[in-house]
Amino acid sequence: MEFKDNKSIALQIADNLSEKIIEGNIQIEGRIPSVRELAAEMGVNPNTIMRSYAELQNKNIISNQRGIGYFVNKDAKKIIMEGRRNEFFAHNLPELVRQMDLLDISYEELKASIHSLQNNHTGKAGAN
Amino acid sequence: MEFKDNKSIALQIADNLSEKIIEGNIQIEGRIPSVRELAAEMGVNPNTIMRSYAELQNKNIISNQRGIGYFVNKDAKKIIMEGRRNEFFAHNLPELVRQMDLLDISYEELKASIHSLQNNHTGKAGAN
Amino acid sequence: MEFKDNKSIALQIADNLSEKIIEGNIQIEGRIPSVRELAAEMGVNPNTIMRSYAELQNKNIISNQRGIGYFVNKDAKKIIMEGRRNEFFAHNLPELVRQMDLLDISYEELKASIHSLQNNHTGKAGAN
Amino acid sequence: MEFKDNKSIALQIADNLSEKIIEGNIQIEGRIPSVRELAAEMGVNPNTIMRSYAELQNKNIISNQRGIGYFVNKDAKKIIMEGRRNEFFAHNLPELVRQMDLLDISYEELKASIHSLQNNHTGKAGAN
DNA sequence: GTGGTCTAGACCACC
DNA sequence: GTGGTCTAGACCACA
Repeated sequence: MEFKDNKSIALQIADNLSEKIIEGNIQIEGRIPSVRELAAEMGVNPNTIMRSYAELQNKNIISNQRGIGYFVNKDAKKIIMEGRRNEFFAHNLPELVRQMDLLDISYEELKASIHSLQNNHTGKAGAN
Repeated sequence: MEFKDNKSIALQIADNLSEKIIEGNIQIEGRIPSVRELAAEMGVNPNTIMRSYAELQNKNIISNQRGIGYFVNKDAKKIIMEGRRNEFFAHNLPELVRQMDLLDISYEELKASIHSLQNNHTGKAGAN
Repeated sequence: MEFKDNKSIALQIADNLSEKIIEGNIQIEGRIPSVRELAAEMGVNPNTIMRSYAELQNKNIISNQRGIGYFVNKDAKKIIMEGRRNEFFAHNLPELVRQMDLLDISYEELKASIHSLQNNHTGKAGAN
Repeated sequence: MEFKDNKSIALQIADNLSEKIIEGNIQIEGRIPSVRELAAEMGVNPNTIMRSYAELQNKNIISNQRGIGYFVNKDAKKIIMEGRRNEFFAHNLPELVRQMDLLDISYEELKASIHSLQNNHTGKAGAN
């Protein structure tokens, strides 16, 4: 995994885990890797993973069972989805509109670009 | 002007000037405020403005005339627009699509939200 | 290290590092000294080193790993050499030729002077 | 005339005048334009020309006759040529050699480049 | 007056 | 420990 530099590595890893959860790539109520395991796998400092897990715990996405490990909460998916949708409609979308306005990008252009992007995904989003 | 904390003040000021240029609120080939002037006006340190101007200068958006001040380049608008459009189509839009995918947001839903945003916008300025 | 006064200290340090890289005195993909370290060693302010490193970073010669330090990029040598060769053939050499023209210096004279320079050079290190 | 930004405008103008003198484009013992005239022609501040002339006066290249104007000294050409040749052999050339060394540029390459540059001048330097 | 550079020192987030 | 940013203040060259 490569990291951007406009966001902390810890948060990027937390986001990454969140996405795996809503994509179904991590089992609900399943155990996630230990701090050390994941740190080794990602090539980062265990402290960093600690902060990622703390963040997720904070949002009630995962829980810690002492001495055993971290587990995905039952309603993790719902929490993540809601959080992201709020974020999307409250911030991303208005910013998008502002940019379109500023850059003279029409909705036709937007629509076309979106569809062409989605068709590249083929299979995942293509049928919509 | 208020500053966000996820981006340096210097860059926010640079972006702000860029937007004023493409909106036509700063004259092409016109002089922009001196480093000290703008610093005073914005309530920041002159060094910070220096960094803003340095950023714009090495994007070829402004130029310096020694001992006189900074001036907006002739093709500043073109450079800014191109830069932002590239950014938009290369990063913002793909990320948008990825989010739509992830959050199960259809284009129809997107369109509706955009329109409601626009109505609020024009409503605020128009209906009063 | 002594500094000339026709170029900023920050840039002189950046150039100095570049030369060490193409001479092989700094390992490709190796870590370079931390900002504070080099600042202490050179007897300058850390901010000055920051500007040196920033310069090298946006020429893609070095990269930052957050919280760890700066590292020399894999193709740093190539980038530096290309940059300098371009500079050499596009500016230094034409200026040289212009001077030769202006000062009535023939290629033969140039050649002789170069050879005498080289002999002094090797003489110093060799003949003693 | 366009100015570079690594040297003061005053010095660039002084150099420019020096070159015109050794090229024969300004008459030995002739009058050169008044400070105000040249300032207007060059689009710079008269103070700047003042400093150019002061510099040349300092080197005994021109002299001031009070109330009349500035005149080119009899041995101006000799002074300029000597100064420049010293500069050339003491600084430019060693730096050139250092660059060639660093950039792995051979003398054959240098020679070829010089000749191709000189042939582009055709007429002025071509017959040498 | 203009910008350019540097210092000193602070505070922050991050690893 | 690492870099990143900002402030405050100084000094300089230049127009």
